[in-house]
Order: sequence, then structure tokens, then C-alpha cells
Amino acid sequence: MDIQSILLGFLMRNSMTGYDLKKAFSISFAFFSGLSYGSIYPALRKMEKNGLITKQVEIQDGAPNRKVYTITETGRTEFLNSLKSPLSPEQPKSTFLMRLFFFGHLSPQDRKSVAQKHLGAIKQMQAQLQSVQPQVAAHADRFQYLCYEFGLRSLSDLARNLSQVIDALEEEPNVQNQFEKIQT
Amino acid sequence: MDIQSILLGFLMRNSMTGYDLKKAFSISFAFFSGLSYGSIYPALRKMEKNGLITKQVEIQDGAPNRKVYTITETGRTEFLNSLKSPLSPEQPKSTFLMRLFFFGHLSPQDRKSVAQKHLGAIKQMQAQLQSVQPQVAAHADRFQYLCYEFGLRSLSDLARNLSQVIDALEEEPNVQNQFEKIQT
DNA sequence: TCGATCATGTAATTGGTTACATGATTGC
DNA sequence: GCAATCATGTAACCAATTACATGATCGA
Repeated sequence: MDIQSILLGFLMRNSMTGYDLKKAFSISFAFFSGLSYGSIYPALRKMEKNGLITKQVEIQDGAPNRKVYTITETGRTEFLNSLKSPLSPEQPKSTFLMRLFFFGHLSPQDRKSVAQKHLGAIKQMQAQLQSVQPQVAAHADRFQYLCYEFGLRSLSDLARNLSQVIDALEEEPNVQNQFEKIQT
Repeated sequence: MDIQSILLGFLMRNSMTGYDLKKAFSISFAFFSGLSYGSIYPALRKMEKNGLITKQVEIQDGAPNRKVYTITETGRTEFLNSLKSPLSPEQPKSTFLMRLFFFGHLSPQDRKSVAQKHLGAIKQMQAQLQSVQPQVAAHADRFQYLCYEFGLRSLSDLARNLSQVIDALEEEPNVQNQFEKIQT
């Protein structure tokens, strides 16, 4: 989903300034995307030029004038089409996967350490996401709450998947271990 | 993992040309990353300048001269450090998640259709990945095979997770359904 | 008085992709 | 005779980030 569709999506509900938009998805969208002013303002300008949104300027004293953007009918149609358009296939491009690929170059201890640290980080994210449950429940609509649950499940799936890798690492084809097995 | 570390990782085993490198990860790395010449050649040049690799030129007749790159001791150290460096936290930035966030703007039928099509695409990827199992088993080392299994599990986790969303969509708070429930 | 909030925007940089340019050799 | 493989590279472009620039007002 490109920046344009995301901005349109938020503007479907309310007219907003670029500043408001940034805040809006810093709150509810933070988990999957973080957009900066450097991409928002140019995008808004382009969308206005293309007739997807209109601008009303509110003159202000101290601060720069507020530019409130409102979605047009064209914009609404465009957004709804983009929502129904085929999803690009998602690649499981995990940062961990690339490391694992080269794990043969690390010592068994280093492998375990890297993997375990990563698992720790994931569990921390999980805990953090769980802790915001009340806020999400209070503000999200039904589908946004499904998003939240989907995200939580993704994280626990990832944790489980990683744990299985760690288990496999433990079963190191290790001379010492084999010896011990015979001994006991 | 940046392009530099990936290239170094492949050069750890063999000296190679840019062309070889592209082939190497078109085969084994395809699942998580696709790099183009437009990024490989400049990267190699930069790495040579930084002393991570050295170049031997093999004069050729027809084709452009082969430039075989070999990793240096500095390069090896750099690579091993990057392998042990902390992993950047991975965001579950799913293309589907962003759609779901705005599902309130679609009709129940459109929602189900979008979600189900996506599930279909994922199952297809799964089948395709399963079908290359023999080739992977033949060429991958132990850790690369763990990668493969990790990837497969990620896909089935994703499929299961999506199915749960679809189930939740079925339980549409729908007047018709409620009426039917009372009737039966 | 100091930091946060409101509010806009640009410039430099990053990290890539795609398309273009060249051209011999080998196998079908 | 035509496509694929070998082999290099550049130029244009894209989508985004980060840092910079400006400046008032309000609450602790």
C-alpha cells in the first residue's frame, strides 16, 4: 500500500492537515509504517494537483498557515479502487533469515547468542504490543482491532518459529554430545 | 542485512565476479532478496576501494574482461562482525495488514474476496516453495536448510493467521444472520 | 526558562530499480 | 537464424529518510 492510499484512507473520515495526518498514523499505524513529513507534504501536493484532494488554507498568526486537505469524489473512488486492487505478494523478508543463511560462519555459541537475542527482542515487542491493548480497544474499529490481533498472532508465530530454529541449533551435530549420549 | 554483507557472505566461500554473484543469489537467495547489477557493481567497486575485497582482471576476447573479486582479511573480519551485530527489529509490515486497517470502507463481499484472494496467493507460494525442496536439500548447508524450513513455517503461519481473520469476517455482525439465528 | 506542541517545508542523501548500451560464443 | 549465456557498466529515475530552517504559544 503506497503512501497515497494511506493518506486517502485517513482523509476518508476527516479533513486534515499534513501535521494531523502524521500524528494520526503515528498513533494507529505505527506498528506497520512510519511516514515522515519529507514524504507526506510532497505527496499531498501531488495529490492536490491530481484532483484527489482539495486544500483550504486557514490563515494563522504565529505558526505557518494550516492547510486542511479534504478528499474529493475522485479521491474516494481512487481509494476504494486501490483497496480492492490485487495485493502484491508478500515476501517473508525477515532480517533474521538472512543471518541464518550465513550461520555456518559463526561458532555454535555465537549462533545461539544471536538467535536468542533476537527471540528476546521479539518477545519484548510482543509484551509491548500487548500492553497497548486497552488503547487499541478504545479507539479501533472492528477491522482495526482485527489488525491488532493479526499483529499479535504474527509475533507469537514468529517467536515460535524462531524457537524451533533455536532448538535445531541445540541439536548441534557435536562430537561431544554424541559421546555423552553413548555414555549415559 | 545490507548488500555489502550479503556479497561478502558469498565471497567467503569463493572468489567470484559480479555476474557470478548475481547468479548465486538468484538461486539460493531469491526467496528473500533480489539484487540487480545496478546495485552489485557499484557496491563491489566501493568495497574494493575500502579494502574489503581485491580484484583480479582476466583478459577476455569477446566478452568484457572478467573481474574476479576475492575477500581480504579485513573483509572477513567485517563480515563476521556484521553477522554478530544486533539484528534490527523486524516489523511485521504485511501488505495485507494495511488493507485490513481500512476494511471498514469495503462491502462485506469485497472484504471476503480480497482476503480470500490473498490467502490463495499465499497457498500458491507455499506450494511453490514446497516443490523446490529437492533442489534445496541437494545444495543447502545445514543452516540454509533451516532457512528453508523457517520460510515454509512462516508461510503456513501466515496462512493460518489470515484464515482466522477470514473466519472473523464471516462472523459479520449482520442483521440477516441474527434474524436467521433466531429463526432456527 | 525550557521543552512540548503546533505547523510548514526543502535539500541532501540513501539505496535501490529499470532500462539502456555493447558484443562474442554456444546450442537448438 | 535466434535465443540464451557470458560479462561489464552507466544513466535516469523512484521512494523514502534525515537533517535543517523557521517561529509562535503554552504549561510546568
